[in-house]
Amino acid sequence: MKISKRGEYALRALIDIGIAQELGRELVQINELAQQERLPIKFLEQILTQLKEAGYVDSKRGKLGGYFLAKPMKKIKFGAVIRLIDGPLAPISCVSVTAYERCTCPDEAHCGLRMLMLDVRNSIAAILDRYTLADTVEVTLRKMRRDKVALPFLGGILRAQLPAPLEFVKQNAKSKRKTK
Amino acid sequence: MKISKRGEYALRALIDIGIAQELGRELVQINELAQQERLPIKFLEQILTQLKEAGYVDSKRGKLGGYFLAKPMKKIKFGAVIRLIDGPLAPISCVSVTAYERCTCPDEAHCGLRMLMLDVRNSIAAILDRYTLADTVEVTLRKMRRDKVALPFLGGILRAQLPAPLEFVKQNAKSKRKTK
DNA sequence: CTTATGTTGACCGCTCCAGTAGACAAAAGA
DNA sequence: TCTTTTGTCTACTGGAGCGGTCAACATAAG
Repeated sequence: MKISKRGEYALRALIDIGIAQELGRELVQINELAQQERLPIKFLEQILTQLKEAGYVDSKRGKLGGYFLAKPMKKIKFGAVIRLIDGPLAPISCVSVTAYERCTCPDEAHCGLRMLMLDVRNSIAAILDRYTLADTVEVTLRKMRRDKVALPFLGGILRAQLPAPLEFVKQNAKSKRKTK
Repeated sequence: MKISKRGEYALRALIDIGIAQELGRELVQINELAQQERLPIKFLEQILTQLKEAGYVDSKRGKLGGYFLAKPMKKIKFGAVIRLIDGPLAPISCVSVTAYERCTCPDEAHCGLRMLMLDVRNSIAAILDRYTLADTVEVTLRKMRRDKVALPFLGGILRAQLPAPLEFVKQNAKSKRKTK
């Protein structure tokens, strides 16, 4: 019942961009995203491209470039994003609403497995199709403030103009190699 | 959020064996299972072996052999079977109860994704860890009887002693080839 | 023109899924 | 005892997809 790393990273990136935006930052660079969540930068890039094609984010190129949300946070539902990246939410495709496919069982109407999995798919969808990026960003920020944790993406636009000490990221990529 | 074919077939097989047992049949042959659900027989065999190792089914060899449940249907929970075959129910492993693993995010306590996925995992587990094979078999049989559908695995032991017209199965295996 | 960013596309190693094949062991019946 | 019918065990495999990496290029700011 897992979602793929690809899907997971997509959601992390969206949430981070959302938080940054909520904190007054209009652009987030891929370096920052990768650093914040400790993700492989090039892989994340592919994912952001996919999110861009689907209209969730947009980007600005060149120096001082970066990514930003292409639609209001209230309109970004997690279910839709996961469907985009990972396919249907349903555990088996004969209970998928958005991508139904017949299965091999002789009689769907009296298939015990189908009844069960339909329940599962509905309760997954009930959550993922209800909550939006706006909800999650709001809750997250509230919790962070309540616990007085340092907020990420501080400093607004100013920080983007700093010399950017990004050695971390490059090191990160290499340090993951194992002694084979 | 899919479960694997392996997991799906395991559940189908268990439900079928359960139905057969409820109808007074104490043994079900793998041929019948494969035929009923139209599954590749040799693949199903591997899965049944795995279910046997885990103590869900047991088997009798030789002529008039077959598979049967090794524990009461009330004690077979779908969640446990899926965990056995497919691993944790949780969409991401940092919200798994049975197989927790730390993720890369800097602060789990304030991770928006984690909060969301914890909800998802709990509502999946609420269903799959609650319902047992007994529940599903009962509901399925009631529906079949209500709609006056022909019951599978009829005839008790008698049928197992018939000459067994199993050409279907062999043909089935070949007919799935596609014109490449 | 330099430098920092995003863009594109090719590539890749590996694992796992889904399934196949074949020889073998046990049990029942002739 | 021999045959037939079942399950058991082991090995293998094609293909897909996951989780990345790399190099070359386009764009924009200073």
